[in-house]
Amino acid sequence: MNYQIELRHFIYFLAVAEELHYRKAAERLFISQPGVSTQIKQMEGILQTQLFIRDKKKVRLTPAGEFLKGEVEFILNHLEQTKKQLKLIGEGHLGEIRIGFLGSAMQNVIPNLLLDLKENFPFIHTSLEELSNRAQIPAILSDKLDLGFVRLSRVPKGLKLKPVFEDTFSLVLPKDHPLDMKGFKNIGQVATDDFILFSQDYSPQYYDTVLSICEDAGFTPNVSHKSVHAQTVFKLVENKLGIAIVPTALQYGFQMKVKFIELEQIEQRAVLSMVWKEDNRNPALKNCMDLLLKL
Amino acid sequence: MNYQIELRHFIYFLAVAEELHYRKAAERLFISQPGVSTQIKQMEGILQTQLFIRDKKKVRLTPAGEFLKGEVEFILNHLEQTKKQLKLIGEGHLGEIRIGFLGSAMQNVIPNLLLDLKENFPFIHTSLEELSNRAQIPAILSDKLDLGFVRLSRVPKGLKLKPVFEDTFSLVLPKDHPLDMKGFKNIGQVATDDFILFSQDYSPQYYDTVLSICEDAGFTPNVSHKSVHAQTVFKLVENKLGIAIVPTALQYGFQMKVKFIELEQIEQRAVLSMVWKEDNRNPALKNCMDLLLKL
DNA sequence: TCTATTTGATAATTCATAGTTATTAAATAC
DNA sequence: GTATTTAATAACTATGAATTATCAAATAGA
Repeated sequence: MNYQIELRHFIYFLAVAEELHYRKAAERLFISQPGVSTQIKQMEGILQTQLFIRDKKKVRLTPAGEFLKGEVEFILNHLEQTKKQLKLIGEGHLGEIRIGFLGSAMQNVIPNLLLDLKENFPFIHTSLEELSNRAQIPAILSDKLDLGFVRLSRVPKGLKLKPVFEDTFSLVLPKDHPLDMKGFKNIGQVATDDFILFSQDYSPQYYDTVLSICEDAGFTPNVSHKSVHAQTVFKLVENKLGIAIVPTALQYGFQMKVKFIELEQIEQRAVLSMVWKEDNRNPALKNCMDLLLKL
Repeated sequence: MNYQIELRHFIYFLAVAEELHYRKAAERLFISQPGVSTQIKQMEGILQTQLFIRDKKKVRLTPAGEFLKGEVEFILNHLEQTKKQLKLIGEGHLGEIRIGFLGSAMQNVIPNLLLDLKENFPFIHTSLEELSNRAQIPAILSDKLDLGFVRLSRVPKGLKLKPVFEDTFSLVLPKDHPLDMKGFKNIGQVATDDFILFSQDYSPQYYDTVLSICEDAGFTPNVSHKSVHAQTVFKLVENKLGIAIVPTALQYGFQMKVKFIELEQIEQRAVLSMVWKEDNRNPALKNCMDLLLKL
């Protein structure tokens, strides 16, 4: 009668909170549905708080449940990281940092960073995950990532942002486009072309910057396609579905039948920044940040 | 054979880590000693890491165990706070903030703060705990406190510090001390008296400041007693065991047979500051800080 | 309107395992 | 050398998590 909350409850709760469906949650947890029902009910009893509203055929979170979901995610992520760290410490290694990054950082920044880290902290493991700007922020806040590489100019309270790489933009044209490096004077020459851009959602910063480049040249671009993958953008240009403006670094690493014209004289820059949580408890990150902030 | 870590393990682990004694830990947990032994052993199996070194008659933590202890404290405190918040949200209240403070803040700052809070956020509960400077910092870092009131000029990374009250110092003398308000010219007049100070450990900032006041007057005080309670300091002065220099605000609220001479002309000030963790996840604190930072 | 299907809750049962008692071996203390 | 204290081990018990079987309520489709 006098039960205690256990991690089991949290794991079940999270499954139900995400699925909003007891049977599906049960399947995901590899237990039977009544097991989930009784445990959630017990949990509500222990916490003396209703977490779900079930009106037969529909399950949804109460405000308290909503709050708990965030906290449980945080706790479980933190715990997962603690377990990893612990094992590494036990084995005499030091730690792990989990890095999120935009695809466009893979050309130069990330590889250099990893080499530097390896050299200075040979016992710190790194794990990499490619994620959009938007996905990295909550992952860092909830301790799923330690460090992110984004193109953003503002981040929520509690996070720190530091620019690490400034790149010019380049115009991307099909191989047989009439305009070439010699003939190029200013961006106004392609005012009537269709544009292919990275989607706003993936990187609002990038999107706004490209628009401002065109505005400065006195026209509003006609955006025909949007994509989240550089590969796709280049492929679309190759197939003459439009032209693009992308960070110059992206031209390396893709085998594409397109030509690049670097827009050196344009003042806008593609800024890649590091983001991390100021009070991240990962001791490995602390060491790394000391190094990274010096570079 | 394929167990999972549960909160139970953490609670047992913490008991053993603190007692460094299986039987005592078992007593504290109200279970039998073999129960603790098996669970800790199981835990080490799950985490694949040795947490304790027991060489018959002595138990101590491994480095990994040391690390885990800190994390477990953090997680359990965070959890405790989450449970409270959750219940309050469920009941329609908003939250609770836990405040630590130095005794000397109780005279004016804390009461005013509480009144302001009550007025602006009637549904935020507050809990108060009197703690030394030194004890408040780790309590805030490990989510045991949300807000602290300290006399410090520096705090560890991740914490924020904001001065909220500056007070002059006052000389505290026995009622029948030859020096009085009229005859007082400068602190050099008591250079040969014995001094009673708050202990360095309790407030290094205060200690250094008092020494600098004396230094400025050209002498080094002869410190005969140190104490952590204002009550004690005053009692010692009353009994002519020495004189003291304390923040002026302390003269209110104690019924003591001592006299105060305010050192208005001295430039040093007793600075009371708020401390909090920048990325504290307590939603109630966020509201309060918005208010407090405006005052 | 009637049936079939799906939902989460409940009841009875089973089974895993946390915690118990009893005991041991090793390390101190006297 | 004996007595006491330590944590670990073994055998057992009993709590409670999870299972199967079932139900009532809600929806969907005819």
